[in-house]
Amino acid sequence: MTPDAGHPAPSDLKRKGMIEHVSPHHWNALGPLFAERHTYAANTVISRRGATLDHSLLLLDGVVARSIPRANMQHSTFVALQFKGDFVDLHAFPLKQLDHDVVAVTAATVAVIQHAALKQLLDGDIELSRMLWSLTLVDASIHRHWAMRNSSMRGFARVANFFSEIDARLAAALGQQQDTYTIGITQTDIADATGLTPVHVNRVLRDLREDGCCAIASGQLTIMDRARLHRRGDFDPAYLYLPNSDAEL
Amino acid sequence: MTPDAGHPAPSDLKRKGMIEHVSPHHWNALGPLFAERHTYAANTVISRRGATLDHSLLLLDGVVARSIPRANMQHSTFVALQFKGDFVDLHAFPLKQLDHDVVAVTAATVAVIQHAALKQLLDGDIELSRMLWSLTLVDASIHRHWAMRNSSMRGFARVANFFSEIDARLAAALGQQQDTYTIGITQTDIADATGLTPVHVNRVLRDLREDGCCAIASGQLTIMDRARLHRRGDFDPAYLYLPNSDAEL
DNA sequence: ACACAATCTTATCAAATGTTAAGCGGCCCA
DNA sequence: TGGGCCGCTTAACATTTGATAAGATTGTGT
Repeated sequence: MTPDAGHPAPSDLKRKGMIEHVSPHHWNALGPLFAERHTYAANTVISRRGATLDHSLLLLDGVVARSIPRANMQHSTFVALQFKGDFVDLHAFPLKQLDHDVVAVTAATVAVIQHAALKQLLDGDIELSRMLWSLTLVDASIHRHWAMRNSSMRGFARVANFFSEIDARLAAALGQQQDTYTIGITQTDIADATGLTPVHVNRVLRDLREDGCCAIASGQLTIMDRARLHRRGDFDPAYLYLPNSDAEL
Repeated sequence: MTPDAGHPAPSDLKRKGMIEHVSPHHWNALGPLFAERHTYAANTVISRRGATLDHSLLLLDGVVARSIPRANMQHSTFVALQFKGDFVDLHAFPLKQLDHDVVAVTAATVAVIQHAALKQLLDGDIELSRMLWSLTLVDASIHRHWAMRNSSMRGFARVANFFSEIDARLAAALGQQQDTYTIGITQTDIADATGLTPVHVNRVLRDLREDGCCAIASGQLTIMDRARLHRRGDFDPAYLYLPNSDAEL
């Protein structure tokens, strides 16, 4: 952890990505409460499960994973990935303790909000409270689809669906769809997120590339044929509840 | 659906199970809003994904699944199971539309609360709002562990962990731990919930029985050796945030 | 430029899981 | 009461995925 906290609140807060679910008006009240910034190096732990948290984080840049370590501690599973504009652990506000670790997968910058300040704001603002509640429910929806994906899709479709989600979420976070994203995750990260072994992920990646769907190299994801990718991964973005989308559920 | 709605609110509402997270004081305000009762037969759909909901359900009896149908519609995956005392679709209150179907796995009885009435109550009660928010966050925690379980545990441990969860949750719902639970789910249901095929579930069930962990027959789950079952399933109940438990996370 | 570590890639073999098919038994309903 | 459906069980075989190992490649710090 690089505690470059304390310096005056920078103006790098953009209401972009999932945070757009908070209306401009409410953002005016909420945004200024993010006084601190922190930076984490790749592969560092941001918070451990069971720790009592008095603050939550908004991800400004990088990729952060929610990770559940297995008993033997040899291995852990990613149960969520967060991108720019996502709240990382807003659920710690009502829950206080989390059931998983929070890990910086790449170098990551976050903005910090103290629960005390947030409580004071939310106690007087029912509407904003409900917006933030909804934000955590979208996370839950994504969890459900991760469970579905990793339970009932075989390797090839599984990874195709996974990349489809990343494409859709990053497009929303960046404000526009792209053919190439710089995300900086490794094949091992993909393995942790999809429940496959790194070796098998490598096999599937080759298949996806040869099939003309997408390719990933040195942290760069390239969408070669989006329609094909979606078809192979049986992908329907409705569950993402993306802001500014009126997708039918 | 058996629309036996409209008759005077029965007094069958017990604050037992997960609903205990709502304090007795707040339950006095919330409980009376559940004016209607509905009963559903086994294997019937309670609500379809995408439908707009103006009410939520509290499960009084039976087992209900949240189910995500696959594109081909041949098959669907269970992403959650709800038991007595669980809110089934409280997340529909902020979200209005759900991303999954809600299905009665066994015959099920629910109590209905209208969102309009709930909103009126919650608009004036920040504390209760936060309790209900927390309830939906516990669901999210369980989702994460389903993702972890079905992603990173092999068949045997997976099913052992699954039954461990059911044991723990039903014990909380019934108020005491039991050696036998009548749940009435089929091997196909277990397959839908664990991401295995029915045939493989059958194999694993035989192994669990022969190993002396647990057995399931005609809808009756029998815990033969709880400690052993937990060990085999690498089970730690902290993620369930059970009421009246101070489990360390 | 070099050494070192991490990541990626490929091969081979083993184990877990899926698929298909068949038979059995209970239960509901005509 | 008989037929048919549903759920359970087992078997044989196919496919997917995991495990292990080795080498190639890339990146990084000195």
